[in-house]
Amino acid sequence: MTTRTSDDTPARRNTTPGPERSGGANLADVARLAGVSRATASRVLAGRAAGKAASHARVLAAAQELGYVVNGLARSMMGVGRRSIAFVSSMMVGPTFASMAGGAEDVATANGHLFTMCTTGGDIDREAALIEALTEQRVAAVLLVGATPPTEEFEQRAERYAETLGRVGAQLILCGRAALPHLPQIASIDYDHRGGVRSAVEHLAGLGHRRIAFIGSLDDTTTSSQRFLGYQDGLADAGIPLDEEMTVRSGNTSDDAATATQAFIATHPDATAIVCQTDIMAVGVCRALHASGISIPGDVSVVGFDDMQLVADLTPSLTTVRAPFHDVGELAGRIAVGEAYTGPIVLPSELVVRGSSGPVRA
Amino acid sequence: MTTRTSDDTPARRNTTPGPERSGGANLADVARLAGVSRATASRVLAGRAAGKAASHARVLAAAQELGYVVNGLARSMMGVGRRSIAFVSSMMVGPTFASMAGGAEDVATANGHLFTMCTTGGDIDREAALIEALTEQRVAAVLLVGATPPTEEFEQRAERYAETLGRVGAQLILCGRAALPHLPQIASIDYDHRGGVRSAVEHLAGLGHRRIAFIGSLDDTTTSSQRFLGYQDGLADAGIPLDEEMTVRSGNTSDDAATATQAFIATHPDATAIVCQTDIMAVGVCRALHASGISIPGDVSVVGFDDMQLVADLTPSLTTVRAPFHDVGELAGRIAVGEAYTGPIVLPSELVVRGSSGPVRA
DNA sequence: TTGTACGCGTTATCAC
DNA sequence: GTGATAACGCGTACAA
Repeated sequence: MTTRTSDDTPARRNTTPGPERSGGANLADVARLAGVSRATASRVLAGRAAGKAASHARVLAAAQELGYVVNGLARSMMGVGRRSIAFVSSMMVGPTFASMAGGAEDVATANGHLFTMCTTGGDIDREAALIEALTEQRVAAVLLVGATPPTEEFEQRAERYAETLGRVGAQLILCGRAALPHLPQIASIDYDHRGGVRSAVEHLAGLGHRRIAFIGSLDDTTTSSQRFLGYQDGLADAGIPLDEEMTVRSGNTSDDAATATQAFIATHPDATAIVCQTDIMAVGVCRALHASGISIPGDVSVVGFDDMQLVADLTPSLTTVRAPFHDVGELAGRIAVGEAYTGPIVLPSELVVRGSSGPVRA
Repeated sequence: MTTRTSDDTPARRNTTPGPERSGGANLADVARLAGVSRATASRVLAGRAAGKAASHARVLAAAQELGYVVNGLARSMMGVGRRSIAFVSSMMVGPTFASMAGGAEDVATANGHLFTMCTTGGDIDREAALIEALTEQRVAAVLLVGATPPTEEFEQRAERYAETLGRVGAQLILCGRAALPHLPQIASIDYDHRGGVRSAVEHLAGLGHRRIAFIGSLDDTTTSSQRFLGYQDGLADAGIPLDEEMTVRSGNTSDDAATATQAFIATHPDATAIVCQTDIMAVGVCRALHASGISIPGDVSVVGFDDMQLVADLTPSLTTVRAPFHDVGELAGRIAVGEAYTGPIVLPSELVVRGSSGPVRA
């Protein structure tokens, strides 16, 4: 490898300080073996050679024999390499992220870009370090996706990210995250959290429900606040006054939601419907209701959000809001590959009515 | 931005042929502004400078002012850049992949490597192109994860991948995939598919079951064949002869499994337990049984494989096999960052008994 | 059609 | 401590 001296093969050295300086054969080796200059070899290998001189075959054969792999790093330094687009989220779990990533990936690969996904585990320091690293690596665009903690702090953070990326000609794109009011230059492709929950509440009101609860994390993320606003919208549409007693705060896991529900229904037996911030939480809500002998939707209707694959298989199957995750990713991908960004986009959500919601009990 | 000429701002040009040749300020710019040589600037910026000369502050200030971002591509070409590890799977869905990726990522980031995930959508051509691209990008290691179609063809493919990667000093690591018999030099970290299903069958046999069915894709992937072998092992342990009639072939989705189950139970009402190749399929099996008025586990016990988060919330909660996905990823990550590979590793699986399995009906 | 010479941005080496 | 120079691997304007 690194040793150019003799035939000793020092196995693979365990200490990996960095990329090996020179992996195998390079362009000069190929040119030498083919008996041409590097320029000629370069032209042939890049398919930029016009006619078909005899030397072409020799170059190709030499490359084949030497196992030549073009150095993408060097190409990128020249400004002709493959660009890469990074999809950054806190966790890569659930069909939500998978769909968004899929949409973006389709566009990216179709345009010859390298599409990669990275996670931060919700750790802000890791997120910052990751974006710094991606910037150094000269990424073309970063798709920052998902809910993010406190708005004010995030806005500053996003501005730093965008600025850093901008220094190398890269772009920050918010994905499934509302545009930042003070930073319109940062692209945003989002879906309609608010309208989705709103239609869920309207659906329930249409079934005769009046005591409709909302369970959510109620933290400062745009996701949860937008969805909570949708709940308020829906109530307003139906002429139902907002009752603080009908809002339940819970963690994001199904276990948290189950615990919170248990306590809620014990003190509020008059609730006939529960709107959940996420499907995950809805699962916990259903579990708690079952455990308490409350029938769904006979006694209480339940509605979720996200339309995860498995919630259709719950008993009863879950009524939920389906968001156009794939489309969000696709649009974001388009911006990432160079399509002009003309302003924030918000895609509509759609209510999927299944078995967990029904007429209010008599 | 890109314009060095006048004040015209041609928006962002839609045609992105490659990375911008030079984003912003480079090391020479910083050195010039600080009034030192590139060498000095480099040393200061990399924290390799010994004392604290006055020039240090000037270099730092210049870098700050110019918004200097070190070019990781150039660093990599020198052999001192950050290495990256790629996690390649067909689809990034389900806790299976997420856990594996998480384990590997922990190790990778702890060692200062850049960890990225890429998907192929199950398309072999895309997979090949992806690995080619990663090789060109001088990745340090590729973690190839998940079930893969026909064994013979895959073996050749894996060999090509390993060879290509090897040319640039990179490594191919199979993750959640059995070692290839003829290619022991390709690292493999796997979990015990076979033993997991075996313990599931033993569990059922211990509950008195004798007519135990297996539903699986029964294709040529190692995953499905290993799990089917585990089924046979379990039967043998319990002294139950293998009955071809008790093996059901189905697609990988829950819908497929539901359809197959519907047909199966109609013709084989004597089955008292069903072992499923995956949790996803188990979900479909349970749905079909419910639809036919068959109680779980009263009439038929069901066991899955993977221990996905949501299956604990099914009614009844699913008895399943939990595989150490996180540990698999972690071990693979260790190899990727340079730990010596001493041979294939197979981590044990664990049966998680829940509500969907019970004593055989009288 | 082919070869020469240079540039890309960084780091290591070796003098001073 | 610092500076000039070579090296990394590649693309390309320019000359032949």
